[in-house]
Amino acid sequence: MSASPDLGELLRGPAEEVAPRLLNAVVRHGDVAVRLTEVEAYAGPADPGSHAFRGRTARNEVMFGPPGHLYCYFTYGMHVCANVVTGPEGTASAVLLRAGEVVDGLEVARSRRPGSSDRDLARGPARLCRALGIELSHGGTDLRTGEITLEVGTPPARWEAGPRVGLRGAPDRPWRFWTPGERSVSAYRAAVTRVRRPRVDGADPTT
DNA sequence: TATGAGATCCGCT
DNA sequence: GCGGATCTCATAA
Repeated sequence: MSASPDLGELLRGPAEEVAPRLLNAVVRHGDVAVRLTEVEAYAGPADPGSHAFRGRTARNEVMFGPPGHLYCYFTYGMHVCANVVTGPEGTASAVLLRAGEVVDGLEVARSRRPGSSDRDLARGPARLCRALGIELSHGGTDLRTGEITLEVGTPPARWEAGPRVGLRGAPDRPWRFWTPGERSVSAYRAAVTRVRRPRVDGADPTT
């Protein structure tokens, strides 16, 4: 089944308005499908929390492209996260897929996270990508015709908003949206200053 | 259950 | 070379 024809219309407008509309939408990749329960909005160069804040680079180029495409990025040395590009071409806004519930392909998703409870399979942006098998190479995928699709659903009647997670810049914007009562929604955690790797100069690391 | 720190690689300056 | 839109494990209460 082709993706909803009104996907383009849904993604029109400011990211903070588009984001809550994506709640209950279903992301599908192969056998696995996830219904979104938590998202975050990121605006363009005017948003200090956005990857596009410092302008266009090879990395965030997808964000400046047409809406309905997938923007993937690699972070913290081991995690992949995915965004849906929104707004017209030339506008670097996107919506981060933070969490969801696996609604199809549960066995495949479980096999990717052995030992994890069903609730945790797609709880968090990196885990969501792992459950769906999304990798860096999927960046730029057209969500209407590509390997990964976005099926528009009926947004919940009510949703809640709060500050975005883990950001150093602009933590005050309440651009995180989630569906109340969903078990797959994680708690807010403020940005923490990470301690740099304690490297002793000239010392033998084996001691 | 809550809190704290380590892991680990890519992109930008 | 440094910082990052995170996750997991270990320890304490």
